Amino acid sequence: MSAITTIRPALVGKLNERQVLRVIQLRGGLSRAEVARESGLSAPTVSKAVASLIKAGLLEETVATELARGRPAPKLRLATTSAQVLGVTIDVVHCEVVSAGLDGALRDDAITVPTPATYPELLDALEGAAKTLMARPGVATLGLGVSLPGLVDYRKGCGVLSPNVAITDNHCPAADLTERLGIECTVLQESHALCLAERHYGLAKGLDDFALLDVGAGVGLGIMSGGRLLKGRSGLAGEIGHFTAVPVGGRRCGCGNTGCLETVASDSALAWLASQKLGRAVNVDEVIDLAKSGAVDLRAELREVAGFVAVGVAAVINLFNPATVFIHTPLFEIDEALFDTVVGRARERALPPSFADCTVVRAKGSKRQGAVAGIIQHLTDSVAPELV
Amino acid sequence: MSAITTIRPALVGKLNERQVLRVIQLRGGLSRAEVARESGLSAPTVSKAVASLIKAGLLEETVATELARGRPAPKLRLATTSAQVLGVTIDVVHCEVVSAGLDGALRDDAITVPTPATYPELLDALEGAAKTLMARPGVATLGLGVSLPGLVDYRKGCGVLSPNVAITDNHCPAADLTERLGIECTVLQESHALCLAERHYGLAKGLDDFALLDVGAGVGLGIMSGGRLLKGRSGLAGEIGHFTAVPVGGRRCGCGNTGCLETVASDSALAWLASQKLGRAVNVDEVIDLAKSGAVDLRAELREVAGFVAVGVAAVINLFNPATVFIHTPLFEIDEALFDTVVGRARERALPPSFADCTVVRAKGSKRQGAVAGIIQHLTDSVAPELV
DNA sequence: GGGGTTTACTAAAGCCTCTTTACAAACAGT
DNA sequence: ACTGTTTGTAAAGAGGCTTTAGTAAACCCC
Repeated sequence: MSAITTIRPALVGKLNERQVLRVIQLRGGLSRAEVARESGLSAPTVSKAVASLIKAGLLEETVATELARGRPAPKLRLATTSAQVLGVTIDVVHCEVVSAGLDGALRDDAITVPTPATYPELLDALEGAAKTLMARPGVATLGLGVSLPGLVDYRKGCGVLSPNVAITDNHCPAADLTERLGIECTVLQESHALCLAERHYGLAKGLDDFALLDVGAGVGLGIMSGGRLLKGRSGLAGEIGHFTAVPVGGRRCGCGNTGCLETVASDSALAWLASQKLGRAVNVDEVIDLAKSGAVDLRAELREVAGFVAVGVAAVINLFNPATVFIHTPLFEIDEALFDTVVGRARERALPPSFADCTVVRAKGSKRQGAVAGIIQHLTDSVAPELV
Repeated sequence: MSAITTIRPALVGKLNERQVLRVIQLRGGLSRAEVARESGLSAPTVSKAVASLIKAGLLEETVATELARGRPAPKLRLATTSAQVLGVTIDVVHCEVVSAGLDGALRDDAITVPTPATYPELLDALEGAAKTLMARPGVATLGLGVSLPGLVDYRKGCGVLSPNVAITDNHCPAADLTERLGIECTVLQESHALCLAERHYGLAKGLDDFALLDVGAGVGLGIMSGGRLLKGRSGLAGEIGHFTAVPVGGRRCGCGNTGCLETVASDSALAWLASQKLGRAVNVDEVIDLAKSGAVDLRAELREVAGFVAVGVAAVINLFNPATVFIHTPLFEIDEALFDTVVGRARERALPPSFADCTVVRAKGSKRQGAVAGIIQHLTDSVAPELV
């Protein structure tokens, strides 16, 4: 059963603070009076909540610029000049640390470092980069979000199993960074982060039920359901890549099984098909170049991969009944028409009522945005619990 | 974005009422003082909440029986002698209406009617049966839950698509029964109902993340995630049966596609395999009899079906990271050992960390319990929103 | 430039809820 | 009958929200 929250009159105040924050997140640049109208709260309550949020560093006031009829109202917005958050992405070849305002707007001060070989070195590198970005005078750093590949245990805040970037396995970067930096740190699985990015930056703003399918070297999935990220018991939810898509004679997967969806619907699946065709090993980056340039005719192979991606999309539509499915994949860079192929095939394979409920679009968000969105979400959640 | 709830001091009262209700649902038969200790609320608050809940008919007081040291405390429990709810199940051959206390204990007064051919006749039959059960003097009927097969649109409260029981397609039995009976009525998809039944009656009491896989003529799935039933945008979530499990050469499915999971992992899949073997049509009931009696050796066929059921179980474990997966299927009646086979195969196919997080057990709940659990959940939800 | 109009924000009063403290009620055991 | 124990409720104090009323800061027009 859900955790027992102590319910006191003071809770109402916190809930209203969160409501105010939400309205400003959604519409941005509002005056107190506009927030009151938008949120249904009374003006004094909004004033009080705003005062508390400004004190906490989450909001800031700017001078009125528009000329209106009556008394000019100071505009409120998510803190960007007085506060920031950091986002960390960890990848096979390099890691990145970036800062952003609380509205999520990324600054162009990203620090990129090659991914070290050991975990302590990784921590050192991240600590150094983070401290550089935190050194900005007059700007408070409220938190840091980490996007991790592979499986991530949210209860412990640890990496669990990452076939490609094993460096964080059984380590808890959030706890370790919190200790070193003295700010709130949180981890998020890569695909979950992308999902959150779409909600904060992309077309999913205000959407409560949507899915993000991340087709890269593997297949990742993030689900937003009823306004909450689907996490499961430990945060491992969303692993669609190891569904048995080819029950007999499938290729061996990194997980040890054969015929997993990842082996047929991913960049690496295309690379493997190309390798077969050319009789030599072709890696993921190379196959995309080859296909894009047209140096090798991979249309049949692309079609095959697209068909299996569509199986994944249809499964997501049937299983989660999302309002929108966002697809994030470099494959579409090869051929713009591929997206329509996937959607068409998915339509054939999904249940008609579920498909009719759903739009399929290309994702806009990045992992960096996801890491930032993760910590912003965390800070928002710490203001007050959500009401369902 | 989630609906905007007006947040007032009065909300705190309602939230605490819900808290009190939850504690009594979980432990049952407590005094006010015990509820206060259990919930962390103060005694006066509990008294007030209890008074309101008794007035609403959700709780009732019974005389103290245990002899303790101090002043004897009246025990509180969910109303059963003074109030009831009704549950309706709709099936291919017959429909059932049953009554239960608010604790969910079914009374043995079920009324079974053969499923009529048209929707108006169905409504008439249900209305008649419900009114009979509502006629009990001194007992208030607080609501009625309907368990519907196929796809159910929760936003409209309508059946959408049910291949086997098309009678409710595009009809809204909840709204229609509310009008005829004058009580709160609600619909729930069959597998979702089973999922809720498991939480109210079975081993899932107090569990926030679990899944129920219903392997019958088709494959249904109910997901409880973070204490909420996974519904998706319109309530269509959970359709796992049409995942493409056999990409080439699969059998045709009722949905129009080929190779769906349902065609290989269900009662009807076994029936089809048996038909092939015997060279004559065998239906679902018959194949279970044949297999159980040992009249025909179907061990190889059972093994094949079990293998695909395991693919479904593994997919559920990977996708939802549940603490428990409940499997509801008549197949286990054929051979007790089949359950272990499925679990073993699922272990092979699921990701080890997700599998390690999860227990697989046989489901205990019934559809009737599910329908009742559905309306009880609805009544609980109408007391106050939930805090996350 | 001054009054009127419009809009924004804040202080005060009244109501609701929760908690803590204090008190009355009911029974067992001596 | 009295004491000890436990239960349940009434009263007082604190925090929050809303409505009402009042102050502040601009624009518009003569």
